[in-house]
Amino acid sequence: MIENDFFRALADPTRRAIFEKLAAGSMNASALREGMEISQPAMSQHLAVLRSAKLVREERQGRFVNYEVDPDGLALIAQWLAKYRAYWPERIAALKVLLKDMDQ
Amino acid sequence: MIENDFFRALADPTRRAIFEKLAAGSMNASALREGMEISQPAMSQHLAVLRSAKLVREERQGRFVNYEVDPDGLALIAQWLAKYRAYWPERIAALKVLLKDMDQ
DNA sequence: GAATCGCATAAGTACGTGCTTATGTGTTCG
DNA sequence: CGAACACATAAGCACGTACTTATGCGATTC
Repeated sequence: MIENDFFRALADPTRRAIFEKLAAGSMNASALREGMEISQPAMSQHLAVLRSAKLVREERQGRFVNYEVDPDGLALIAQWLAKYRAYWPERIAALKVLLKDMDQ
Repeated sequence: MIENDFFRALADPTRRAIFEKLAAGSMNASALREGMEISQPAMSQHLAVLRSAKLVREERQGRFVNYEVDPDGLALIAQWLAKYRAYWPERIAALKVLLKDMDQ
């Protein structure tokens, strides 16, 4: 039941904010905290949850740990969503355009 | 913050099971309970959560209430996912195929 | 219209989760 | 090597959440 991981991970607004910040550019845990009013342990715990959900991956760089979006998690969500394509409304223009891009 | 609703709704495995069952065919609350070992109030509460997340919609039919998948919620998830298309891996073959279908 | 059925809501409870403070681990630098 | 730094982990606590039992409410049936 891997779906449990990413849905649970994204159910928390703070974690979504962290993920969104990483999507704008990879950075280390300290940089992530800037402007977020979150303690260091809390950030570390959130990153651990996002990591186990494969939404984020880490890379040690000296004494810093750089974090970046892990495509694996997004792929899993996409696959989950794909199961219900029969119910996708016509107006999901965003996905249509995206897929066209990917086919090129 | 509407994203909160559907991510939180899908974070529970029981609710995902209910949603999945409805995706296979719309039915009323009693029919949903069959083979699920879940009390009637619990089912009702789960359906209320799915409803407020726009993942499911109801339709009164006599003294039954028929439930079906609401495309609105799926569209919201798709829109959320689309924001991170820059990170979609090449191997999301499933979505590629799906979008081709939709473009026809 | 009274009983029954399908479902929703109320209230209480056990457990999960996100936070805190405190401490540990690995890395760099003087 | 020892101090400082970046981060992870531990333990405890307040709160949210998913369940339970009990009851309410609309619709059907006799």
